[in-house]
Amino acid sequence: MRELRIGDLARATGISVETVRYYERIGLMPPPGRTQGNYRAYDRGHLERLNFIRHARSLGFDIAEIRSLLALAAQPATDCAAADAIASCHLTAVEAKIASLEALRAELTRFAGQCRGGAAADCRVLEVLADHRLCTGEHRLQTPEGPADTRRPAPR
Amino acid sequence: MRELRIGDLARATGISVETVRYYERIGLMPPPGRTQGNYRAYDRGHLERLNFIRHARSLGFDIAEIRSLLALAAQPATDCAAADAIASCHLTAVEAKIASLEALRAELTRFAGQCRGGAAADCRVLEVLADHRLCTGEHRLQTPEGPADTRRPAPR
DNA sequence: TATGCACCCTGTAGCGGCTGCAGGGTCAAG
DNA sequence: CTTGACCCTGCAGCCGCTACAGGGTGCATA
Repeated sequence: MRELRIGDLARATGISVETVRYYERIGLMPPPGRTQGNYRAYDRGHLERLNFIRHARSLGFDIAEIRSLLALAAQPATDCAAADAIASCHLTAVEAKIASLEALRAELTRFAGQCRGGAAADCRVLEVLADHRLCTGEHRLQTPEGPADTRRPAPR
Repeated sequence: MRELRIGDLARATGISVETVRYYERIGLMPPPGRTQGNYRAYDRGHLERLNFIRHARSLGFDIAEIRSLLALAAQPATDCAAADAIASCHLTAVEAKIASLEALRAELTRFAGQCRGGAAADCRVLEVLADHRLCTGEHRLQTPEGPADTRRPAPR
């Protein structure tokens, strides 16, 4: 079996069929050939490209970054610095996000789980939310950006 | 000046006018009264509610959670445990997210910034992305969920 | 009174990165 | 010749906004 149906590709990479089609629609995957019955027919090159994409997504790179990385990979002669810059920049963003989440965590641990079973009227959680001055840190920031791989437990 | 226009409310809370209207549309903020000229007219109660929402958002609670928290706050007699459960659950989610981002960071530090200026053909970054076996850890997981406050540097 | 300007209104479309579904076609096995 | 697994297209929805377009209101100044 030389040619792969979209389902084969999906199973081989762990990316859902719908997502593969989505990647094609947005031009991240090239349109494959078609069988007589109009089924998509993928080859080894497609499989490798999709694995690359999956790996990059699982590392949190967004689609635009992946597009650039793929373009660089396609031109083996060009300078590698651009790829490294994308990765380094992404690393910095990840670190910033960790920092802002840690600020959230610090603030949340200060009042979550402090409930002694009273009435909502003197609930610590609601009290803090109603009055920002009860917060010490500066839980702010955070970009949505975020995603990565495997948001669903198992694509199956 | 007893009544607040939507712009006053926005300035007072740091939430944009569009977002205030959005919150009304989705039923998170109650529809305020209107002036003769059909302008929204807010009072102190609205201001407090919006501050509550803003604070909760900045701590990363999603709209559904905030809805529940607001409902609990509106009934001072009910049990506080539900509010605490929401906060604790959210804290757990934040911790999980930190953990997954730390896994990403570990993997990224392993190859980002390793570029010695060669050609893309033997670029460490592209090489790793093309072959998942070059990864040690299990950078997976991560939920998109994410957001929080102040994604824009400054709204104004 | 006219003009300008800041502010407000409604409605709708778009972002990213998918996910899910309706309504149909294809293909091999039994 | 039917069943069932797979495939196709197209479109709507998710979250939490954001950003218009195209118009109305309200107040100060000329």
